[in-house]
Amino acid sequence: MTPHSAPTGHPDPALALLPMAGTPRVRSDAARNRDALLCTAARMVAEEGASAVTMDRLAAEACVGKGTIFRRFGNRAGLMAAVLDGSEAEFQARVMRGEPPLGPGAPPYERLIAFGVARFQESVQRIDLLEAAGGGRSHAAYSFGLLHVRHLLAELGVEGDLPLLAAAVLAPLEVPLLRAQLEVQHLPLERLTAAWIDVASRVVGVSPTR
Amino acid sequence: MTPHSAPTGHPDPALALLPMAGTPRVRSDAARNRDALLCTAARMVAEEGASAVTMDRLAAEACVGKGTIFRRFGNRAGLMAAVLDGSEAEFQARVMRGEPPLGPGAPPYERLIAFGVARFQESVQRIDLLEAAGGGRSHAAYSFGLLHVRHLLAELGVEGDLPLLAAAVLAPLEVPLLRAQLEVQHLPLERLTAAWIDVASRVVGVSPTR
DNA sequence: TTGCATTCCGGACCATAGTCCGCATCACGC
DNA sequence: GCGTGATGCGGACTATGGTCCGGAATGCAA
Repeated sequence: MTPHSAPTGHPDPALALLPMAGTPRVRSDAARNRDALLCTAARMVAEEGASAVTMDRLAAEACVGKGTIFRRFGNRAGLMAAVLDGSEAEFQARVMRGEPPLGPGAPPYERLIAFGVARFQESVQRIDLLEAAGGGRSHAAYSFGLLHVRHLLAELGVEGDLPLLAAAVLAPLEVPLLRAQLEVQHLPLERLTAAWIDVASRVVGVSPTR
Repeated sequence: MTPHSAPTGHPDPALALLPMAGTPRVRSDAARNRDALLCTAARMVAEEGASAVTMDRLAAEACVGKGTIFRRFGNRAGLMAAVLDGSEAEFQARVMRGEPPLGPGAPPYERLIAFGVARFQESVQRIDLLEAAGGGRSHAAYSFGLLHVRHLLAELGVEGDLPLLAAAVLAPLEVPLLRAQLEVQHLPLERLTAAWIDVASRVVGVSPTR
């Protein structure tokens, strides 16, 4: 059982970097159960798909009570988002410290396009898990993408309401729309990607490359 | 009990305009039950909100069996989408035959902006019902908006993959994103609208008006 | 009107998400 | 070690979406 990398126990992971005065430590059984749940859930998703992970089965296979799952993750969507955060960390590392053009070093426009393309691919790959997570990522994962795009837009000299422009640029990558276009309309991913590059180029005000 | 305006009985409303040869007429009890369900559901939504409409309660109040609801509408989301289609018809009438700038007569750019603004307002107004409908509208309602925007983009001389450009322009209006921005980030609707106008203007290649 | 084939109805039944509280387990101070 | 208060555990329980099939209502033809 490989321990999971997500922070343990605190309501807001961003505040969990240091144990704060007055905040008692996370109990060891809580941490152990959390890791067991995430590992078991990830394995079940990999083996049988997200829809096969019922809360009862997960509780049984992880040898914990059902209430423990809901205490830790709130609901099924929260659990799936936490499972997603495992691979999300690796994605973020590729963006922050990886090779250009996704990582630092490339010009901002190339990084923006690379980010969109990578997000498309990653979303398609995990689309069933993303849907089980309620059609979205964890708040942390979504905010990361938003901040990154906003930063790139600023570097590109885009004027306007950058937080909302970034959200609008990312909106066509959202899972419900993606699923409808891929599975109902049967559009090829390349076409979706090309159209997104077109839109992103129009928003930043350059003519699309490639 | 006012009869509901949605078409009755056929799987695909678009094909229900004429009774086709070989397709038997809709049975009168089926039509009656369908109307009763839609009226009762609309009333319950208006009085108590969408979340108060459970399938058991709806069946009891409409004096039909639960199975009947699922036969007609497939699932809860389908039912809510059908309820939404009642007001959606009025919205479509405003777009197709109403006053400019939403209706015909205004230049295409003004019509596009008016459409987005109207969709924002209408979505905010019915956001709980839209969420109960699974975060989206019926296929018919969504396709209508898509076709309208695509038509306006064509009139504006926009080049590119118009169906997907239209989808991208409409993506920031989708309910999950809208809800996150309004209720989690507490952004004012005016700011969302202004940012959308900015994005739409960039896509069509004009400087934003007002 | 009556008989017949078709379609639809209805509510018992199932699966699963989410709640609750008595009780076990833990961390800490002595 | 050991007592003690706090914290978390766990599984029985509830609520609700969705399924299924025996039987009734319907429409058509004679």
